[in-house]
Amino acid sequence: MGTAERLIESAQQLLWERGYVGTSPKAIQQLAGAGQGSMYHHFAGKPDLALQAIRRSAEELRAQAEEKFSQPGTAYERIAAYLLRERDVLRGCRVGRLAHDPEVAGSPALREPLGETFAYLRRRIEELLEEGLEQGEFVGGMVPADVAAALVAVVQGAYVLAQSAGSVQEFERAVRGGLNLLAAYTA
Amino acid sequence: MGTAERLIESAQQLLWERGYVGTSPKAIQQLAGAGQGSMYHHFAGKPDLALQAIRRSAEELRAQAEEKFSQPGTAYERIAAYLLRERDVLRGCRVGRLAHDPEVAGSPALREPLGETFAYLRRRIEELLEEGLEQGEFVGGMVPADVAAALVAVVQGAYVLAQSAGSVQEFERAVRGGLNLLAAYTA
DNA sequence: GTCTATATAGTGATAGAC
DNA sequence: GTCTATCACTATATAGAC
Repeated sequence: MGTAERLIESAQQLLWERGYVGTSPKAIQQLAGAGQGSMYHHFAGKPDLALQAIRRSAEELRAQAEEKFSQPGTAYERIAAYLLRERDVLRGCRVGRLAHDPEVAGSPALREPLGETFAYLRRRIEELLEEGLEQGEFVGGMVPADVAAALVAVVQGAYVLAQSAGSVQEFERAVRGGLNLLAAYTA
Repeated sequence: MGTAERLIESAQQLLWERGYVGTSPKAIQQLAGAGQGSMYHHFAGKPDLALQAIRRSAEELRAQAEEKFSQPGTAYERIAAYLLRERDVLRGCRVGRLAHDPEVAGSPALREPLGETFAYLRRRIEELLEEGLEQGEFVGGMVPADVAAALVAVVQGAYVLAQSAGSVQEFERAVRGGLNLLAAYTA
């Protein structure tokens, strides 16, 4: 594995743990086992390296989600598979945790992979809900676009509750609640 | 207003905008118009000042929420009032935005006001849901504790979606979706 | 491509005068 | 109580040798 590759993966890990503001180039270099000059040879600076790391993390997250969405089963089952997916809850969401970072929120470029990821998740769940409605799996009255956004938000909010309490159970309770709500629409 | 008071309010504002890691004592002092020595006279250091600021923000948030919860109306209406409450969405939640901060998440003392706030919100909504169930406002099958957690999570997640997209509409869509889901349980 | 040296600014705090 | 001075350390690079 090349040095540039190791730097990106180290940046991914540190961004996940400490966010953008909390991650220094020096820390990335040390984790990657690379010198100062080496990093600045491969990347223009911290924002450049961070952007590549964020893009990579966002892609990986979408791929993990798609695995669950494209399973066999009913719409409800596939959405449940996504919500109940195994997660390292107390590490937080490696994409969503960056949303409040002032340098990320303030930079359209750094923010773009986040926006794209959540737009993708929402759209994908919306499609499943529409499919379920057509097949009579859900009763009427549901607004798929809104409900899909709410379900994506439940997962992101569940991370916030869990980290605030220092307990995985808070995550699980919120996700169960999301599914309990969705179940109210099942025919 | 005393210097200590101005320092706390300045810290509240900067913690809201930039989080704990992104907020320096110097920045707080400048915003408060106080010198270095003045801050260290009134507070033991950054963690001490931050703790007092976080506690204050958490209290204020709970008071704002309680205003909506204790309104007249049905359980659904009062929960909706909380969800639809006016918010400075793109500034994020001043309490929830700290949950992913590594120094906050890693400090039981700094984290405690967050955990307390979300426990309060969840419990309060759970009470409203139970009240609604008893009065026949909601149909059976609902698990109040789980649904309450999900609704709190929807709000926190909605902030994440909005900041990621740089658009308030994402917040509004997720919250509408949360209410659309809850409406499925109304008798 | 990688290394060491150097630079400027900021961080979080202490010391001691006023 | 507040101020200025100072400190050791880190952040984010740039320069230039190898």
